[in-house]
Amino acid sequence: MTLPHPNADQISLPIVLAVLGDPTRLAIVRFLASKEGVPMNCGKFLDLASKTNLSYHLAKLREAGVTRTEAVGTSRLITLRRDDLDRRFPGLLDSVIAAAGEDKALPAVGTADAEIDA
Amino acid sequence: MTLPHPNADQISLPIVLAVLGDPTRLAIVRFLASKEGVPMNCGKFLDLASKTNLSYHLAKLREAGVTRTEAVGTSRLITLRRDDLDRRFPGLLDSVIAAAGEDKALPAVGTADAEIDA
DNA sequence: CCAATTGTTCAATAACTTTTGAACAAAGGA
DNA sequence: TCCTTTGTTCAAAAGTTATTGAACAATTGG
Repeated sequence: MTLPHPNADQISLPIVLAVLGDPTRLAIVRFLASKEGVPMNCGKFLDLASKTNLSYHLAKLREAGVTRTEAVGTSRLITLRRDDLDRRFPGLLDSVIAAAGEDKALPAVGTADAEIDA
Repeated sequence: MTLPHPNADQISLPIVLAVLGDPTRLAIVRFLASKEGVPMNCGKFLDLASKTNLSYHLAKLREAGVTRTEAVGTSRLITLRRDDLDRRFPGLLDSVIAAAGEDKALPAVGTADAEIDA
């Protein structure tokens, strides 16, 4: 049930930056930020990558301390660790998300029309 | 004389993040920021990596648009592209540098005693 | 119980990145 | 001119990360 997460003081700046330096993962974080508070399951990101590959990227985000993943039934509820990140690296997440928002070249979730809402 | 640099609007967020996600390069940027305005030559970073390896990392920083490198004689004068980065990604560089400043685990320039000044 | 849904693991491969040493080049001082 | 300083290039090796498909596991609804 409880997947391994670093605690706040173990979160490493270079690792966070490297993890955010991947366009797929940046798109995931951006989407999580846009729905802040609402936990997402992996399926929400299926237009970004294959199921297997998502599993890989979501594990990277979790292990870096960027996201928190809670297992609920067969689902995983994924949230941004904004509190911890803000405490550890003030302003970083906000500036990354703001910059990502401008970026037309970045992949995005739910770009393919049909926003059926969740 | 003029090495290839991206212009400001070509600077890509994921590439900048990935480039800053390397501890050696983060240490270089941190040092440049600490001496802002004073152009540094490659030799200043020799405690971070070998000459060859520095050449590689400094090229990555330049190609990503993080630094500007000017050839002067046999030296290269390296500066942070703070203006362009701030315009493109407001707050990002500052939060990265501030966070890097806290990080005891990061390599640093001039940690081995003998700050003979330059 | 069975089938569907949701996501993981594993091994393989592909693709990239980092590091190295040897050889080179350009500039400047003696 | 010759030597030193400063940095680059190149090819190779080492290491790391991303992507894939097949097989698996757990939960839930019928």
